[in-house]
Amino acid sequence: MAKLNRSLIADVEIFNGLQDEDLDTVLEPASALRVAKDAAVFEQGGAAERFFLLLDGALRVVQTTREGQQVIARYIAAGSLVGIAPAIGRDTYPASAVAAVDCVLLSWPMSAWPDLTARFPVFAANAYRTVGQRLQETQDRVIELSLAQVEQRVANAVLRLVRQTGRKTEDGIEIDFPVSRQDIADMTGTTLHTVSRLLSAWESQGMVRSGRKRISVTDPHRLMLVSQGAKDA
Amino acid sequence: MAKLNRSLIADVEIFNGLQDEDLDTVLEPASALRVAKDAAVFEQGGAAERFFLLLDGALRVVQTTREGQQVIARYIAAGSLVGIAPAIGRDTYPASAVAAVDCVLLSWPMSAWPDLTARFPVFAANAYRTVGQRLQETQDRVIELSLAQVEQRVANAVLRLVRQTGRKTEDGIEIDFPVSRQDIADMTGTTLHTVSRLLSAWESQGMVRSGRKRISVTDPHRLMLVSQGAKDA
DNA sequence: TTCCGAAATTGCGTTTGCGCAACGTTGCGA
DNA sequence: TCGCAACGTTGCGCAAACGCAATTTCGGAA
Repeated sequence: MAKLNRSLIADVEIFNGLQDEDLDTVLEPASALRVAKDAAVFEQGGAAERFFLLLDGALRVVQTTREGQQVIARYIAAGSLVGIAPAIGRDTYPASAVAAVDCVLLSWPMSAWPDLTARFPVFAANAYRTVGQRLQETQDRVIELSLAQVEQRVANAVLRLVRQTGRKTEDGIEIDFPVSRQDIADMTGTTLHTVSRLLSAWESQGMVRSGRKRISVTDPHRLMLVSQGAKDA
Repeated sequence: MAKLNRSLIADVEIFNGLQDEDLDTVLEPASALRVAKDAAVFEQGGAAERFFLLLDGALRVVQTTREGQQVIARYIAAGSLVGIAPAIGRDTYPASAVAAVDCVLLSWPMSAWPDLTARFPVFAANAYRTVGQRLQETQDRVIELSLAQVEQRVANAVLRLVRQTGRKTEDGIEIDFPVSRQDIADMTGTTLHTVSRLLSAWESQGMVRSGRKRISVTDPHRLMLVSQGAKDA
């Protein structure tokens, strides 16, 4: 678990400030795992027995209601901690995490948490900052859902995905994993129909190009205007 | 700062598990303050120089956008920590906190945070659990905003307030601080008009009684059905 | 006690976005 | 290569909720 991973995680932000020997200590109780596309890393309501660091790939964090309706809480990009229930005093996972593409993760048993946070304040601070950022983002989403129209919300969601995982292609900047209309709808509290209509409209105006589970933004600036409520662009 | 407050905070949940002498240590750097109704405890964007414990009263936590639209993030009831930016690695307050009624608080300088959390793991754990709960609640609100209709959301908001601060009166259970239609609208992402219409309708059905900045619930069970999307009740 | 302003009510027209349904498309596995 | 299932598109009607405006009610300050 030691040398092999040190390079893998050398530039993972959460380990900034740790010495090499400390890194080894942190990694000692960890194990690596691969998760295939569409497989779950953990399930909502399940006992929180491990926490994770996403090394490569992207995760979709999904919450499902009793009635089976679902909402995408967020996407997790490589380099982030996931499933850190103990940081917030929980012993079950509040959501499910599903691999959006094939993923590589590190995982630790929860039992390692008290020790890690106690011995590495930098690690603890990083973890709590992550929680804080998620609270902030979630709060921002509440504001958006409360005040913005569907068109602005969808534009924003697309822009966020592009910012997080955008990859340059000949069509513009493409979201680097498969995203369906339904996925975007689940992120913005609307229906796949409305998302489809919006994407079609934007495509005809030359702001995006999209296909089956694929979205590229060709004119980010104009889409940004839309996300800010410009009547036209 | 010692004996006087010990009784005040004897049953504050966040201090559970602390010995008396530890309590004194915790309280040593603290100071008490009173905040009059409608005055701010701290302001969004301001430097986070102190954190607070609400001993008595109720706070409204408000976020305001650049365009001046506002959303009520949450109400804080007595016994909760507020303004704990450092717990999540921030140095400015992400929102403003306004006294909904006259309030009594304890406040600590931020500089006390590292010491307190290091010396009193129970305190730290409580603080992080608070953050976790808020993340959870905020997440739940995203789900609600994404999936539920306005009527259900408003019913839910009223029920939440009643649950948090309900006080028995002859009219049923009353929310224990002034809440305007606009406040409810800011909590649910709708307009004061719609809230007014809903409250009127519910009142004519005998589920609530309400007046100027005052709401009582007379039939919580039926209102609960509404909040769960029952067509009628 | 009176008066003023904030809060609340309510009617009406309009818009947004949903729901349904029918139809087209694409890519993968047999 | 074919067939099918998942994904996407689009037209149409409708309901929910907004926005505006006119009016009323209430409570506190002068």
